[in-house]
Amino acid sequence: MLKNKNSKEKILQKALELFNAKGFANVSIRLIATELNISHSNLIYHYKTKNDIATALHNELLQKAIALNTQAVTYSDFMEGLFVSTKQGFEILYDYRFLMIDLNFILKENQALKTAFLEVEKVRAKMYQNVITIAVENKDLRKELYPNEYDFFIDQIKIFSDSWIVSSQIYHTDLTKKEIIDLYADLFIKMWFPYLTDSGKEKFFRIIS
Amino acid sequence: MLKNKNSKEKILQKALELFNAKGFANVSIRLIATELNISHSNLIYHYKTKNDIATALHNELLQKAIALNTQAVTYSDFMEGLFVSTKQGFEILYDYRFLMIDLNFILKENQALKTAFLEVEKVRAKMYQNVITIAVENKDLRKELYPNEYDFFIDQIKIFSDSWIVSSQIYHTDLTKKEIIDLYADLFIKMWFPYLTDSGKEKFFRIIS
DNA sequence: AATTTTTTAGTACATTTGGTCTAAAGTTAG
DNA sequence: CTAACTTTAGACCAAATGTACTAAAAAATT
Repeated sequence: MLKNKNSKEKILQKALELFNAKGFANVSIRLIATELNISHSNLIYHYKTKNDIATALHNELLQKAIALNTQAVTYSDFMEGLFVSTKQGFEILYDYRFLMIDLNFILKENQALKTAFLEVEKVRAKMYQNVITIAVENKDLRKELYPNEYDFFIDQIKIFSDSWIVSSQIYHTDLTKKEIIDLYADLFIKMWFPYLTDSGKEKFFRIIS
Repeated sequence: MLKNKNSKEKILQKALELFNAKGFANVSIRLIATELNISHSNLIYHYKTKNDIATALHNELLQKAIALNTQAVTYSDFMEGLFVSTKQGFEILYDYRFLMIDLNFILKENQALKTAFLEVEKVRAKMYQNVITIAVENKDLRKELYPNEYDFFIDQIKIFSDSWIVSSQIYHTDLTKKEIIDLYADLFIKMWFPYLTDSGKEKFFRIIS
């Protein structure tokens, strides 16, 4: 029924749709196949297991995230750059939200994906460290008030980044994608506020309004 | 094999143990029964479904949390009180960690529990609002620098409270319960630091050391 | 055009799971 | 002691799922 070369892509697309809608655990290989009007054995021919599909989708996400980070756009000011890139990042992540929602479940039975995920986390931490170092140099962020203060802050924002989607699933089932991203990107940005210098705070208020 | 009146308690205890260890989705009624050396039909006699067990365990957690909050101990200073009660709360929650780890999965098919959960969240938000209001009055926390700043902060710490356990499952599988709680209670407390007044910060440093 | 490779569907099987039903065993109350 | 009840085990069923195997259909290569 698929008949062309992008069978694999179509499978990934449909799987992503179903995973996001019903939760990873509630979607079987057979269901994905049925929804695509193909036999389940045909699907298995392309992807041996559901975990292989999850891994492939995680790769897709990774590629998009890398593409986003490589397009090194420079913004006039720190807060604006942070705000824009946060939103863009959140949007990409939201499209693959099942990965975050069912993260524990998925990683538990997919060691390869877990390794990849932890690797990405390290890169993310380094990225934040860079951003912060530069912002402190530019006097947008204040200096640390106790040793490693910003390392703890990075841990906090990483936890936020990992879990805002889960939170939205519980508390804001009624909102649209745009509303959710606006809401949580806003909340994320506001985590930075108390660390801003006075001039940084001025810029902050200009963006918010 | 159980033969006494606390069959229900024993079931809850074993179920909790298995849910925490293997994840809610990976534990069947039959497995719990097998581990207890009883027949699965016997278990079903006590709890019709796995969701009933989850609901009962959530009730247990709730009772313990209420008991903790009712023991209105007053601490000499704000930060110390926050720190102690955070740790106590985290400990209780950790014992029932499957509820947080598999929250989405569980709430998806258990509307009653979802309602209860959302109700608890409201209470929690009010509790934090109280704590903050008093701390601002006592000049431990600074005043808001923009409208509703502390409401956003409450949203942030609620997200943290809901997800630190999940985070620990991914990033710190090797740590003990005590280590995990120390780590995340510390991180939680440090979220408050930037909002402290100068005198509040002094108290903070005294506790940390 | 023939053959080789890739893709697809169908079938069948074992396992797991939730669930029902029945009867036996144990407990309690009159 | 007996009757009523509570608790328990076992047998059975149906649905879902992953998996393997086979053969046909389609596509690509020669």
